[in-house]
Amino acid sequence: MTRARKAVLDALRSAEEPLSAAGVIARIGDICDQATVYRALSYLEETGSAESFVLHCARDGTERYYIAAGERHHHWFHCESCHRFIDLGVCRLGRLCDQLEREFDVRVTEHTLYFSGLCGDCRK
Amino acid sequence: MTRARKAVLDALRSAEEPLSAAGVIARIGDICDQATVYRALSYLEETGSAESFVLHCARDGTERYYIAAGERHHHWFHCESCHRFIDLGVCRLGRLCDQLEREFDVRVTEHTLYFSGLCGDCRK
DNA sequence: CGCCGTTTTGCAAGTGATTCGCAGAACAAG
DNA sequence: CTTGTTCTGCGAATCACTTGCAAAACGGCG
Ligand SMILES: [Mn+2]
Ligand SMILES: [Mn+2]
Ligand SMILES: [Zn+2]
Ligand SMILES: [Zn+2]
Repeated sequence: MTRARKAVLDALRSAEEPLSAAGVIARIGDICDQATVYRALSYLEETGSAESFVLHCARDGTERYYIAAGERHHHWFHCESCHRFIDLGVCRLGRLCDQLEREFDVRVTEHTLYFSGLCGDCRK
Repeated sequence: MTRARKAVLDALRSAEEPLSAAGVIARIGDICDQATVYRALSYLEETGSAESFVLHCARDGTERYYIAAGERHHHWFHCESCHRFIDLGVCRLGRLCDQLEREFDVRVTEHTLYFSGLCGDCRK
């Protein structure tokens, strides 16, 4: 694990929420070039240390967000007002995936799921 | 409803699967400029005649896919081999959304969900 | 119909996120 | 050290998408 990759992985691990490439760059500063950050993110995802999903939001446009991979993958809620993410805990779709595989004769290897709306704070 | 918007909506309606802007353009030909297609897609989504989600796939990269809105929204399976979409039927997350709203004190106004893997044909 | 304010469109240029080419730096053996 | 492989910085390029702007189409209404 090179210094750049380590820095990117640390950034993901220490973040409480999914980070975009820009978010990672903001956190690690000038440790390496942005191209290296993108390459590190691809590397981490390919080797299973990170996961990602693409989210479109009004303020930040379309960006890919990365999370350090844990034991079991989580899903997230994105607040359209404060733009924070809330961890919704581990995936609850296991049952549904199995069911869909049988029902539609497909092999589901992954899925993307996230919710958006207003968080408790912003709703007040 | 202008001619361009009608053409785009027709393209979405007649498609059996979600279409990217490029997909729409391929189907309607030279009826209008691509900027108009993008504007029409935004318009249709804003006015509730279409829905979209962003999907990243190895072959086509990151693109936004649009579907003509029906009575109830559906979710889709994307085959990573033939790149076709399979309609998985109406959303089955109603229960889960309610549960998450209570559990995490959030207001869920929308969610993005899709599955990917290998379709029956490609698995053989 | 003819006039005028509002929308929509085409065209071309601009954005923003992400990727690539390439040459030099860092590594890993031998 | 020597040499083959991987990784990195830098700058340019891509790709999906958006925008500015002037012309075209539309929608009353007198
Ligand atoms: Mn956001
Ligand atoms: Mn695909
Ligand atoms: Zn919030
Ligand atoms: Zn297939």
